Amino acid sequence: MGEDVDEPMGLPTALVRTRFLVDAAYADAVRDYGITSQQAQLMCLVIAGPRGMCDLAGVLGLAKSSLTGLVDRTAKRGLVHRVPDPSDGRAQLVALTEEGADVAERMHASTVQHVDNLAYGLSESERELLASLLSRVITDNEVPKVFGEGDRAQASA
Amino acid sequence: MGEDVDEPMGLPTALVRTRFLVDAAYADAVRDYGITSQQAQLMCLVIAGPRGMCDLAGVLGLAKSSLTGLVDRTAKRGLVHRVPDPSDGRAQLVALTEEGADVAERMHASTVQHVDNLAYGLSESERELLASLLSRVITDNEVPKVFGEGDRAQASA
DNA sequence: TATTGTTATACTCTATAACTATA
DNA sequence: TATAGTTATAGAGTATAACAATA
Repeated sequence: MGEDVDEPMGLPTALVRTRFLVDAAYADAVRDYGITSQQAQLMCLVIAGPRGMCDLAGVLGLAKSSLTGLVDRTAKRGLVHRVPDPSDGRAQLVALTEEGADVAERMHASTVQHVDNLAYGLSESERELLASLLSRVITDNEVPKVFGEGDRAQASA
Repeated sequence: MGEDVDEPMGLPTALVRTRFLVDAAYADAVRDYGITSQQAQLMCLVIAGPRGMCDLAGVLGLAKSSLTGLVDRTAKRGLVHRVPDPSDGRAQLVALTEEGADVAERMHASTVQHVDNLAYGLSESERELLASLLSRVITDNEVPKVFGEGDRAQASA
């Protein structure tokens, strides 16, 4: 029963609760642009350049048909479009539209700010420490670059 | 363009990618039990005892009707059930069934293990450090106890 | 024959609006 | 009147299976 005494939190619990927190901040940041977090994540993955459907489905861990729908809905909003792959007649590449590139950039900035705010209670050195520990975990687990920094969005085709 | 040189990752990027990672591990752990992560999260929130619909909707950030559906589906799987609130004739409390308590316990253990594995590359002291930094962030942002430790699941009626 | 992608279908998750029943 | 919850409806996300077109 109510052992509500806030005993020290184990790492798994801390990670799961952090997920809950970041999830909410991410959804908040992105909702301002009228898109869902799934659509935002899709856009993040094509910021650096067009990518094929199979590739994207693999990275996102989705069934092919799920990605078809996601791309359809994002395309209906004018943010991405399909480009035939010149090197394979069967394949389609997903690329940002000009509007999509613009939205992606602003949305990215907004997300960084929202998520950054979560760590308001940490000192600068603690933030760096936290970032470096998480980076290790991310690298160890080969997380795809579902969210980046530095890249500039580029409209294509 | 391709600045693929893995420059040091900022905290926001690290947090967003960690979310992606934990999300997948959580969904994996939970899928073995034939339930969705939303249903698992609901169950986590009533492990410590029955709670009202409004309360749960607030904590989860869902509309009331969304929670109605979520509880319906979880109840259809036999994992939770509704109990009238003795202190308010309008209110319903959501409680784990006996089977739900059993599943919650095993699922929790499995999730801890899956998520814990993500940090396989960190030493014991690094894990503690990471846990304590994340705990600070969680406490600062008043994350509800969407996932816990220590509590024992208790079926109720 | 294997791969890329779409379509058809079904289920889950979510929200808004309208409603019922208690307080 | 305000609150707790449900129902109706609609859209987004996802998966499986069957299919088309190209490799």
